[in-house]
Amino acid sequence: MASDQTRSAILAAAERLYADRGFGDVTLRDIVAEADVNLAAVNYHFGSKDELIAELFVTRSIATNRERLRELKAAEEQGGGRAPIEVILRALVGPTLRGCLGPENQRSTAARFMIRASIESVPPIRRIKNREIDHLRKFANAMRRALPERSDEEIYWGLHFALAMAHHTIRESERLTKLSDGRCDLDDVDAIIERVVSVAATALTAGKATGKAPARVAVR
Amino acid sequence: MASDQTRSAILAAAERLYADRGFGDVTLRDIVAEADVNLAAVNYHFGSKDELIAELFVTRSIATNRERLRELKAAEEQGGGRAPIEVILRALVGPTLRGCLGPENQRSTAARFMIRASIESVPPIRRIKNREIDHLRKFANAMRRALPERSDEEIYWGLHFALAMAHHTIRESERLTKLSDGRCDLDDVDAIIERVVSVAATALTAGKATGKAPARVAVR
DNA sequence: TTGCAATTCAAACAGTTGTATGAAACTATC
DNA sequence: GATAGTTTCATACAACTGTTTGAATTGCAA
Repeated sequence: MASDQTRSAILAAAERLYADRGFGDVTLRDIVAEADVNLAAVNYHFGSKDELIAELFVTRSIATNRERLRELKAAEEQGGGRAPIEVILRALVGPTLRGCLGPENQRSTAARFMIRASIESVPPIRRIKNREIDHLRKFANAMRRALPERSDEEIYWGLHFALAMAHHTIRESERLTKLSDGRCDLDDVDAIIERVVSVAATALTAGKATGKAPARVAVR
Repeated sequence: MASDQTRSAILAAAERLYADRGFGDVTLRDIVAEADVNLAAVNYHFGSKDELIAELFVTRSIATNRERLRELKAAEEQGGGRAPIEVILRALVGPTLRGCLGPENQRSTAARFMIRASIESVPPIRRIKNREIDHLRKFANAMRRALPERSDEEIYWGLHFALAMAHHTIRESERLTKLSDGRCDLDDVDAIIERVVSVAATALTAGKATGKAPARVAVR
């Protein structure tokens, strides 16, 4: 068998199993059985189990990040170097949400894998996420250009909250469906994106641009 | 040694180790060494490792939930059965945020343990979190009373986003500090609470109360 | 075909894990 | 102080883990 047939058989099998059963209880032996290759092949081709997981996650998140930047760049070029805040936020949360949500029965293996990665967060994945800061900084810069009167602190909180809503929706989509008894439609991804974008944009633009936290409401 | 001295020595040691090193690489042998008790004591007193973790988490989250409900009840009684939305939201996210954030060097073991539980999410903890829906429903009901003109869908999304911002801030506090280069002050818990409450309240009250998602911004 | 490198394979390795056991030590009751 | 019930203890268990090894096989170039 050609070398990279084995390689990609392992990748495919691993992604499928991790997506279905989580990182916690999938062993190398499960993976090689599913891929129908020899046990030693994983270490031969990837070095270690962690590097296999890392490669899976890197591949997927590079794709998402590239799409994010593509949308951001397109928007800024169209606006002559300055895009509306809503469009920036949409470029930030859109690719992730579109990649992970949507009708459950038609979610790709990649989507289910990324949901798992978002929920379980094993060490090799955490290491990679920690290197995402430079990527996020590009969005912070774009947001600064869109809202020059806002303080950096406000910009970062807005970025942070936008990611919070997107990731929490991915992580807890099942619970939200149950809690709302189906009233919140988790299948309409575009509506969810607009909802997140709208709330984040409001948070970033509402109130005076003092750079300070909103005054505390006096009731208690 | 009296029976519950061993029990609580195990609980204390386990919480400390899990808080410091995460669930992934703390074994029963680490715990019993730290607690200076026999290996078999864990299974004798708790039945299994998972039940030990579950007991730790249940204890802490019961405390948080009790505090949440106390604040909610107090607010509703003071308002004659109807509390302002900001106060409800503050009762929802305040106890959690106060329990997990604050100056790093003075965070309790319990706080650090809850942060871990929020990041790593092992099976026994996930099982318990899934049973929290009834608890959250009480807040949904209070929010409905506070905003009777809002649709249920809007209420649930608002509740969901409030939790999203609170939990994501706990999970990613370190990254936000790094990303913002220290501009976002993660030590001022009260300011964070007000920020989350303010954004969530705005999301719940802004715009027409049509019960539909905000209209999509036309730029792209 | 020969030679060499890349790949596959079965098997074993070395270590760790949570749990179970049965005897010993302890504690409280009568 | 004997008895019954708890709790502790050292130890073993059984299973599983990721990784390594060295020989066998394959693929390809000369």
